[in-house]
Amino acid sequence: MSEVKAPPKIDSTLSKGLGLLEALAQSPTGVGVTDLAGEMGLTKSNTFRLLQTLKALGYVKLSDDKLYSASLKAWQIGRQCIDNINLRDIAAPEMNQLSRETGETIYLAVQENLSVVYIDMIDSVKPIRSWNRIGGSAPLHCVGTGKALLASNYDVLRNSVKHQLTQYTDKTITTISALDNDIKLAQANNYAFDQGEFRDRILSFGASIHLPDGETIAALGVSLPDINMPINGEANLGRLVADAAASVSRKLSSS
Amino acid sequence: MSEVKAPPKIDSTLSKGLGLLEALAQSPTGVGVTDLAGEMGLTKSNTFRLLQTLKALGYVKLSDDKLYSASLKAWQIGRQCIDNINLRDIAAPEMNQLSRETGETIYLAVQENLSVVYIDMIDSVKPIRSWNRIGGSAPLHCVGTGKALLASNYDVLRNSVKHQLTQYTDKTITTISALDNDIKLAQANNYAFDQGEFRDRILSFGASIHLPDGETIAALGVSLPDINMPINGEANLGRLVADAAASVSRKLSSS
DNA sequence: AACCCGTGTTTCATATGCCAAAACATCGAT
DNA sequence: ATCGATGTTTTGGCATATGAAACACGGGTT
Repeated sequence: MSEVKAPPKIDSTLSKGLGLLEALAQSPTGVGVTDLAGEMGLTKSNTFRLLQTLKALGYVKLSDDKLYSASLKAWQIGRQCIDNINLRDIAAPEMNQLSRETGETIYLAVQENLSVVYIDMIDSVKPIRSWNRIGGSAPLHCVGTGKALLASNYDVLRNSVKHQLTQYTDKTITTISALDNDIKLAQANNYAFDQGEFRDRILSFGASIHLPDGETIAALGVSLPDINMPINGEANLGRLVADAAASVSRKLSSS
Repeated sequence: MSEVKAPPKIDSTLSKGLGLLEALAQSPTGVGVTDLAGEMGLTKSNTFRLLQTLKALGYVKLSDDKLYSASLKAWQIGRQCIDNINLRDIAAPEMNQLSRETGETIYLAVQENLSVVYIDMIDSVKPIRSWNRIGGSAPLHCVGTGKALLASNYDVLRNSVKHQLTQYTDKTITTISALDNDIKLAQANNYAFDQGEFRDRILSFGASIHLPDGETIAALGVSLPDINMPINGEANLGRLVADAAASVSRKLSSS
């Protein structure tokens, strides 16, 4: 025996059943018992029984023409998983790293209607206090995290924000054409930049966090007073935020 | 033997395993073996073994502190089901327009057995939060989207819902004759109206989306607290929803 | 430190409940 | 009609999932 560790015993029924479910999920049209059995390398009767079970449990439905296909139940369950993943825990290491690298205020934000809501933050280690708090919010179109979220889904969101470009400072972007350019830049850079467009002399960066399929669910951000901004620091800070966000996204893929 | 039909045999292993997965998906924090076993009414060892296989298959992960939680694999599988219908993308513009026009919560729902499942939504911009989430569900007979789906195929569905008219509020329709009238009205109007029949003081409208051949595949809906309802606003809101749904249907014809 | 609960994990004999093969039923196409 | 290919049902045998109980471990408590 060369095995250092015993291979974990696996319940074959459960394994096969889930395998079927995966296969069915990939077949939009539905598939018959025989095909499925062949594809999975199982017996017809075995496959049939498993399908009966899945049907009884509501995971699979049987169309009139005897084709089995996945129901929405699998999707509903999966959906609950992402509602429940604690993004804050997952993103915490990256946020801490960003804090160490920059010493500035770090934000974790999600979209809520046409605003960002801060669901976590790490205060700046520097003497300047920030006024945003966890649970606070800011408009999408004039902070780094918000613009990162916009950039990730601009096709859909553009129309919604179009008439909501409220002005907060003299730097605030208030025309849709200017926003178009800014978002295009953000998309190219993989990070968004706000040069005091929401609070005077407060700059911020943002980059989006997304699920394996590309759906964006949150954004990481760094915020700092302009006097703390190193010369030519934009690209540098932007890259740090983008890398951190990418790292979180990667972690989501492999959980 | 009084049984008319043999009850379908179901594989207990698969059933238990999926049950565990559902339970885990609902637990944001993760849960230990003993708790889970108790909650499910299973033995500790049985639960443990099932968790081992779920872990080996990648559906479940074990945190450092011995808590089991669902991974994103369930979500990825479920997502594929929805991929096949990119209804959400197609309906997104109409949903956004409805959101802008009404400011209330917008739903995109499909039928699953005798329920609606919300496959997409846009939150109300007003301060009232809704409790429904994407992936959530509601009974067909007492929400706007559900009644719209009923109305589109009432001949077939009437018998199914006939004995399932569960009461949720004092407004809930619980007799088939009352439902008949309500559905008839919905068919005439091209939209359905729910006046707090599922949640107290929550009104909703619904209109169905159908393929070129007439088959109904989904419904659009608007939901709002009664205090937000303008006087004589019913016809107006109803028409907005009906128009939006018709617009989506038209788009489906030309793709 | 010694002790105890309360965990998660492992073991093991047993019979449960899954399995494959083969028979049966139900279609359509030839 | 016949055939062939499909979905469904049955059945005996045996693998395998099962529950009870033992084991390991750790964090509190005294």
